[in-house]
Amino acid sequence: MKFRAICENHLYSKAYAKGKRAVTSALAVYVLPDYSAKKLAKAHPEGRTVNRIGLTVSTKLGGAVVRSRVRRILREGLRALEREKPLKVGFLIVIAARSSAVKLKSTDIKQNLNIAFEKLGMFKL
RNA sequence: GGACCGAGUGGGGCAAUCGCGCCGUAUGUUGCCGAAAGGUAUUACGGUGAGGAAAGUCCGGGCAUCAUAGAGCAGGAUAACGGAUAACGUCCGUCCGAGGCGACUCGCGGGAAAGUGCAACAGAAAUAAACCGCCGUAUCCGUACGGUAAGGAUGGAAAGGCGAGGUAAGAGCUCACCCACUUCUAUGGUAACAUAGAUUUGCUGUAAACCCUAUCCGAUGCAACACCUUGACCAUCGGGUCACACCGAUAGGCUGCUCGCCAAACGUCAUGGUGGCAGAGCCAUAAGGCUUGAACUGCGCGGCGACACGCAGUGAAGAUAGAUGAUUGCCGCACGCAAGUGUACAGAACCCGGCUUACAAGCUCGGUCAAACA
RNA sequence: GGAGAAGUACUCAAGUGGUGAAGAGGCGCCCCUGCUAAGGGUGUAGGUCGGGUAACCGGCGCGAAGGUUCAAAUCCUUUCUUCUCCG
Repeated sequence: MKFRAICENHLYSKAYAKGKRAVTSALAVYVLPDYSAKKLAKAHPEGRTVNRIGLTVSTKLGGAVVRSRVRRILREGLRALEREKPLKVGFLIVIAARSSAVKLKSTDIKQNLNIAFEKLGMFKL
């Protein structure tokens, strides 16, 4: 499973301002329907619609080593969850790490994500 | 064995399952583009994938661009001597000074006898001297004038030290010895400098104050760079023309400044790189630059050494919101009776050479001191 | 990634070598008022350590550490934090 990343800063601010929100002890997840998903699907080689994902880890959490570890854990947890329960497609998903995420394992992150996406109703039926 | 000095090494390991970037090979009929050739998504296999500091950005280079980068001025940097190097503020060796019994360590270590400035407070006086004291002369016995740096007090710093001569009292004023210093000579050394001798002088400190001397430096940095986008405006004087055009000078711009260069553009004003209605519009926000380089490893050889030379071998990240990981088990190390807890500092972003700062445990080599204790 | 700027009481800050580090707001106390606000007066302490019954005295203190100087908030070096800018 490959992720398509959100590159533009304004999309992040849109997601914070307008998106649905779900917060757990380690995470905050923001979800917003992706209006340009159809365009991206044309650009995609297989014509699929995909979620665009952005990970946010602020400097408050630690140095570069700590932050990149948190980012990897987030990605790993999301990947594991996606394999079990596929998500709905065509959304912007921004995941922001909170300070307690530094000490956690990827399995804990997976549980956190599970709770958050359950709240938001993002799983396919 | 102890105490200490110096130089280096080191940066946890193994297995299973899942996963990521790049490169190569195959696949690519059934996905996509194409008339085709072919290209590509995908999938499989193989290879490879953070550091000693990747950090701070404090120096030095390579590389790239610039309205020519050339000259001069300004400005900046460095500062014992000799060498190493692409270069350096780095490194090596030596000298001098300071510290240590010693191994050894530390030093922004040129010039204050070119010039200028500053030295608060205190003190009579701060680069120049008379407050007290001492001595002489005058005296209305209060003091006034003159001489004097031996003594006093202040200060970070007070006019070389001690003795003798000398004098009204004193003073390098004179002499001997000592100290510092200038210049010269001899010897040793490439040189800084050292030693010895002669000679002048007796000089406050500060150059991380200005400055002087010597040497070096064009500016900007990979967001460099390859024409950023679009629209509008553009003055004055002289020559020239029917009027434009055109030419010259200025305003304005480029550079820290001048010479120099541009002048309907290299000038001026707005505009876009995301406040919302509306994630609209545009597509050079793509793709490159991007890793084979003063490279690393081993051996030989020259040199006290930094380092140089020769031979052989190796291919060792190149991403672009940013890969290099996750989970589990076992072992190692530290603390703890045990359960257990901890396992440093820290993440490439154009690339090298240094410096500085951060850093858990462990290991190796060379040397010094004392010979007390076992 | 690169280029710069700034750190001084609780806050805003002045001070570019010389006593004892200006000033304003804030804060405390007093006056005014039946009470409060506003207003007026007066003080605060620069923190910390040591000594002293106390008044007060001494040391180190201008983000941190080291150096130059007789003397450093100021000059030099290293370092930490915060902020700004970039085709």
